[in-house]
Amino acid sequence: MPPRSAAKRQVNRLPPERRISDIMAAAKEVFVEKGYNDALITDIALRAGVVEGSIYRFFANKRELLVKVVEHWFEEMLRDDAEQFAAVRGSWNQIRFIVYTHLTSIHRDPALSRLMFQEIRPAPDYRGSHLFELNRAYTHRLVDVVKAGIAAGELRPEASPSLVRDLVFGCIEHRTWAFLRGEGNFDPAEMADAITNLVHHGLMLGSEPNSPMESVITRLEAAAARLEATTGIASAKTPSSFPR
Amino acid sequence: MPPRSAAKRQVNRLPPERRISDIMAAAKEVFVEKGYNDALITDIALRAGVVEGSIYRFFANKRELLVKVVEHWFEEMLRDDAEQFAAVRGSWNQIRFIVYTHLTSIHRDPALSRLMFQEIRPAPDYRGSHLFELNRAYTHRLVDVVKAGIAAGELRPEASPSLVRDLVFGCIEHRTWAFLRGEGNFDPAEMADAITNLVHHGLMLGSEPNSPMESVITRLEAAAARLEATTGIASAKTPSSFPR
DNA sequence: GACGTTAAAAAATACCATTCATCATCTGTG
DNA sequence: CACAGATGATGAATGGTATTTTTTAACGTC
Repeated sequence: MPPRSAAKRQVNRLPPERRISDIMAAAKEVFVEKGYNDALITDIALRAGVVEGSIYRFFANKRELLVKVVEHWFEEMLRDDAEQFAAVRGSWNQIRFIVYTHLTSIHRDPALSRLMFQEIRPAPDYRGSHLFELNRAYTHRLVDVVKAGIAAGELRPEASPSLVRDLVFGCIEHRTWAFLRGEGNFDPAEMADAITNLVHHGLMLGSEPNSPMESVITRLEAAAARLEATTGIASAKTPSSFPR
Repeated sequence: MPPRSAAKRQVNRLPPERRISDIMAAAKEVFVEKGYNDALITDIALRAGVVEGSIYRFFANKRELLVKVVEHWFEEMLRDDAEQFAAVRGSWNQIRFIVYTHLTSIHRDPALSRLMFQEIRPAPDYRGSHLFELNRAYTHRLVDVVKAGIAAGELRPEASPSLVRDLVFGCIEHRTWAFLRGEGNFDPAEMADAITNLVHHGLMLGSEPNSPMESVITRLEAAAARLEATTGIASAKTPSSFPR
């Protein structure tokens, strides 16, 4: 049976890349505004200038569309971070960098972060997905930092690198949940300092500067220096203070 | 219009408490087996021996039913923990206890934990809910432990108690996600030791025993002792080791 | 410039949470 | 004991929404 209205239906053919990017842009908007469950395919189709059925030409279902959207965002993020990170030296600075950039991403894109945490990661097929690999690479930088720090004698050898990773990323997530729910705000720089210090003090050999122990160490080092000066053995130096 | 089948429909009246607990028990089963989205009201009704509509006499909607189920589980859990915790002494042991019992709950009831983390906590109305208050009380024990530890001179005064809370609970969650997704297993006791040690070393005044720094300290202390022996100034002692 | 092929549109379907009209059972009252 | 609300339970209806299928338009090719 022909359509009721006499008007011929409009068909607008476009190259598939264009269609896909239109749909993904619209989907990103809607997912960000409404969250996964309340996002309607109809709404996405409307904003992308297509009809519902067309979305299913390119994406198997709503969830695959979500995954592609988040993947795209995540890949972009990784590209931006990678080269900057390569320039950072010293375990405190490296940890601080990772924590800070992660917090900044959450602060800039709370809705997408939330989709990643709440919808993507808990899925049973997450392990084995491309996003799992991306995220793995992303968090693994911290594992490498800790390993390098231990090898360099900067960090406690008993500290499990993967546990440190979970400590840091878990802490960040827990502390930003209220923000992700839309309650209040936070300062990434300030929070990054606090987290890095707390974790690093758990990792650093000996005590941290500014602790009551400092004066003791200083006194002991001075004493040792005087003593060792007479035997020719070099004395250990505490790391210098870090930049803010 | 009367029902097609001639058989009169069976009606089974029960006291409301019984109905409610039947429905909640069935709902718990189904939510645990299927997760929130894939749990069907029809299935819950069937197992509870009622019809779909009856569920809506007692619960406004599917989500409220979920909340009630998780609430019930959480309250039970709190009751069991509370008195045991009161007997634990010392910051290391107290943190260890909190970490261990939390890990044990996750290990025993992964599906319910997951519902709490994934479905309940991210909801926009979570703050203000009863579960929010329960969870607040639950995690606040750790804040109190840290505060007390600082007051007693056991823990670093710079450590923010609430940040330590997020560090610990965030770390636990991150580290148990794979398990919650149904991948692999973990040993609560072992993991509790690892987490507690890592966090505690970040909190303790001074350095811990057994670190490579120990020999340095020992050497320095010995050097200082020799040096100070000639001036009459007393040398500082490092704190004694903590229980395992 | 017909014709097969493919993209897009539109309608149809299927699945569920939620609501509703109807009926059964209970309780109290004369 | 009969009867009239009142209340609880039922099963069917509704509505919203992802997904599938059918229909139609545009494109490329010979």
